Order: sequence, then structure tokens, then C-alpha cells
Amino acid sequence: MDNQSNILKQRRDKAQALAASGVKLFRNDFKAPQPIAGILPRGERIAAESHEENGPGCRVAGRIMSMRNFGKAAFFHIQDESGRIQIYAKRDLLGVEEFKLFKKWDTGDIVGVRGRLFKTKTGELSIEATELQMITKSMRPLPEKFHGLTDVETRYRQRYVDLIVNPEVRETFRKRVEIIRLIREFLSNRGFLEVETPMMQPVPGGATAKPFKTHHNALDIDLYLRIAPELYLKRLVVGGFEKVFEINRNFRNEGLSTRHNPEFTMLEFYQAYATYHDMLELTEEMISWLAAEVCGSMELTYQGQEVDLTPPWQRYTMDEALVEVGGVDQAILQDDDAIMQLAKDKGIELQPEAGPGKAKTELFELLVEERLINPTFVTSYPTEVSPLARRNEEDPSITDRFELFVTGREIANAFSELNDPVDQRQRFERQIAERGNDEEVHPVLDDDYIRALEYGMPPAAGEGIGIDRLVMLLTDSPSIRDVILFPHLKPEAGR
RNA sequence: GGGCCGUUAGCUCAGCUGGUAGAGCAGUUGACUCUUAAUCAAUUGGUCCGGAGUUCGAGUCUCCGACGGCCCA
Repeated sequence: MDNQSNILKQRRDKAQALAASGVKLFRNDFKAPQPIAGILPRGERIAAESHEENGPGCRVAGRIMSMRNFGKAAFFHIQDESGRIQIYAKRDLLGVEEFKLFKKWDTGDIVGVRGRLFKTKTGELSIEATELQMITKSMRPLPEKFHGLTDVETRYRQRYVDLIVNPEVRETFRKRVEIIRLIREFLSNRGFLEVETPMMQPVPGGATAKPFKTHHNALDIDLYLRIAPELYLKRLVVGGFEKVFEINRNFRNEGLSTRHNPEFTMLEFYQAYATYHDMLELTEEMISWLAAEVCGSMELTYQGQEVDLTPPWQRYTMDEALVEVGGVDQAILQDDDAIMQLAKDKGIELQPEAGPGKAKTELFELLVEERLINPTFVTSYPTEVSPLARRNEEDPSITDRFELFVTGREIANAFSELNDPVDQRQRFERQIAERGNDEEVHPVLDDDYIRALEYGMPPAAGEGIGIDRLVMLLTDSPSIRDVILFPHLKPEAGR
């Protein structure tokens, strides 16, 4: 540590001086402070420049955010979780000795105040202090009051400082909590049971992604942090829980970006005797309701773009989306060779095993995805790219599946579940054959999951919704790091 | 993984064609009992991200590295 830093040394010296005067720097006996937000409405009945002796008494505690010092009086603002209020401290009321100690207080200190409510000349509700108490001395200065803390690296690494000084950051994370609470409420009200399934899995399944590997010493087996809860949730549907959901972390050992954090939060839910159509309607209802509850409107602005979440939402099959949004010639989509050729022409590199379904999906990602700003359901995904989804009854080359896109990003993925164990085993085997050379992805056939299906899983539909991306949308946040309290960064160099 | 950009005081930022590092805020000292980006006066504070090189001389130019941002894969 840098012991030479003047500012830190000055703070320590000041703290020592206070301690030498008998002030406790870290105490825990300031009882039952009132939330500041609860006091603010009482100001409505107080006239401007009221006489303080008539004002109601109150006691608050919080962090000093700013200080305006006069010779024998001072104004400062303190902030608690609920809000911010101005304190007026004057020597006449506090006494010479107390006031002298108070002069050693700094922004960042956490203090307690007793006093009477009044309004200043300029009409700001304030507390005239009759008693001040140091509760926790701060040993580091807060960022500058006007520009605040803007350096994104410091904001993510020292989120505590970010939260202290940037109210909009606190607001974003409150909204995140509220969104998750409302999702639980929404699903619980519809009879879904919230469950917990393993975060550490012997066979990582339910998605195609590189897992994190770990080791259990006592059992001497490798385990993987889950990339998805899907196969466990469907085991529960086999077991007779007909509506289940889980909101929890998934882990994927892949790159970081504004849309990817190695651990992220996923909602998955499954419903027996339902189809992907039911999921589609549930999704439309849930997300539009969430927007109305959290944002007060279904019409949002995301990074300057207008987005309207008012149902009903646009629906396309993948082919329709390719034609109408991607500008692909209808005739090409009827011809497997033409599709493969188009993908090639667009610079898409396909693995030798990849077929037209894969090519079509890649073309969709390239030509269509980013253009879907308003919420859009895209259905009829090729079977080739949907190893866990049920085949369409009329056309076995596609599945009963949809993905939801908003602001050009995938928000949800849902399908009628494949419950034929024979078909499931074949699709797993094909998947492994395609990816068997990629050791990092580590595809292993989950025999126990097949065994579960062999007992019989009722027809069901399921869905996954990326919570972080949903929160980004509803809080107008440009980066996933703005909606994850402690996003992953490389360790700080040399400190 | 590739390209571009950034890293200078606690914070927010200047620093030109290379010439011995600056502002505002914060801090310190003083004045000030209704201020709110308080005001006025004085003042402290630097591993210029790290390393190597070019040069009489590098915050500035070159190379290597670290971390971050944006875009691409």
C-alpha cells in the first residue's frame, strides 16, 4: 500500500485527533434512525424559513455527501439508502466543544443527527442539528462532487464507490431486484413451482457452450459448473412437477463483452401439457407486464431507440424473417444447395457437417437479428440447430420452437420439448459427432437424461429468458456490466 | 484472437512541432451563522500505467508488456 499518500495520511491524522479527543470513530449505538425518505413528506406542512423551535424532531443517520462550511455554522447533506437531506449545524445550538469536533468531519463519514425539521430561506427542507454523532469515520475521500466517478474500470472494480456516488446506478440495481421479484410473482401466481437444481453437474448439458471445470476431492470426480439447468428441470417434469421454474446463475467459459459475462442469470420454466404457443403467449404477457410495472409504460427508449412492447408482438417463421427482413429471395429458401451457396457468398464459414438448417440459422443471425428492434417472435427453427426441441408434426426438418428478439438481441428461447427418448438419443449422438473434436465443449451423452425420458415425460414446453439482457432492456443499460453488481474483470495489475 | 482508442494529483481533465508537469474540485490554513458546484485569500499534493530504446533532453517519438473501452471474430 502507498503509505506516502498525503490524502490518506491526512485522513488518518484527523481520525487520530478525533479519537484523542474522546470521539469513538466506529460505534454501533445510534439506534433506530428514521429513513430520510420518510421524513421528506413532512416538509410539506412546514413553511419556508419556519422557526425551528416549532419543527418536529427527528433522528437520521447517513453518509456525508457534501459540506459547506462557514465560520460558526455549516450545511451538509447526508444520504441514507432511501434519500438525502440537508443538515444545518450551528455553534450556538451545538456548543463550542461539539462544534469544534464537528469541524473535523469529512465528506464520506457516516454520522448520526438529531434535530428539528425546518425550511431554509431557499425552501429546502433541512434538519437543524441539536446533536451530532460520528458513527463511522471514512478514511478515503469520495470522488469529486460535480463530475462524480465516471471511469468505468473503477466503477466496476469498486462498485461500492459507484453505488455511493451515482444514484442512477443504485436505481438500476433496485430495478433489477424488482424485475426478478415480479417474475417470481408472475410465475408463482400461475402455479409454477420454484426449484433449485445442481450448479455442479457431472455432465454439462442443455446448451452448447464451454463449461468451467472443477473437481470434487472426496468423490474424486470432475464436475462442471452448469451451462444450463434445462435437463434437470425436465427430469422434474418427468417426476411429476408439471410447472417448474428456476432463476439462477449459468456459467460459460467464453469471452467477455457488453453482452456476455462468464456467469449470468437465467430464468428457465417448464410446463407440462403445453406447447411453444402457450409459452409465446405467456412471454408476451409477462414481459409487457414487467415493462409496465417497472418502467411505467410499454413504450421504452433503449439507447436512443424507440421500442414498443405493447402486445401483440410481431411473429415470423424463420423463412418469413429471412425474406421480409433479410431480403432473401423466397426461391432460395426452397433449395438446400442455394441456401448453402448464399451462406458461402455472405462469407459464412460452415463446418463440413453443417447442413442447410445451420446455414439458414447463420444467415438469419447475419441478415435479420440486429434489425429486429421491436419485440419479434421467430418460429420454425431448423431441427438441425435444435437438439432438444420437438419436431414439427407436418415438417420434421423444423421444430416447434421460437426465439424472441428485442433491440436486435435474443431475449428468450422456447420450444415444445422433445420427449421421445429414441429421437433424443439420436440427436445427442449427432451433436457429439459434430463437436467431438472440440475438447473444450466436451460433449458427453447424458444417459441418465435419456433414462428419465424412457420413463415418459408428459408433453411439455419450456423456455429460457436471459435475465441480464432483459434488465438491460428495461433499464436502458448499454452493457451487461451495468446490470451485474460485480462483473468479471482481469485482476488489477501490480497493487 | 484481430483492429482502433485510452491510462497524467484522491476525482474530472488540459498538456502544441520533444525543452525540467498544469487547472477545477477534494484536502490543508485563514475569513465567513441560510449555504447548496457556497464565496474570498493563501497553500500541500505526481512511479505522467510498467519496462526497454532513440535523443544532449521523453508525459510527448519507437518497441514490448499490463489494464480498460469500442468494434470485429
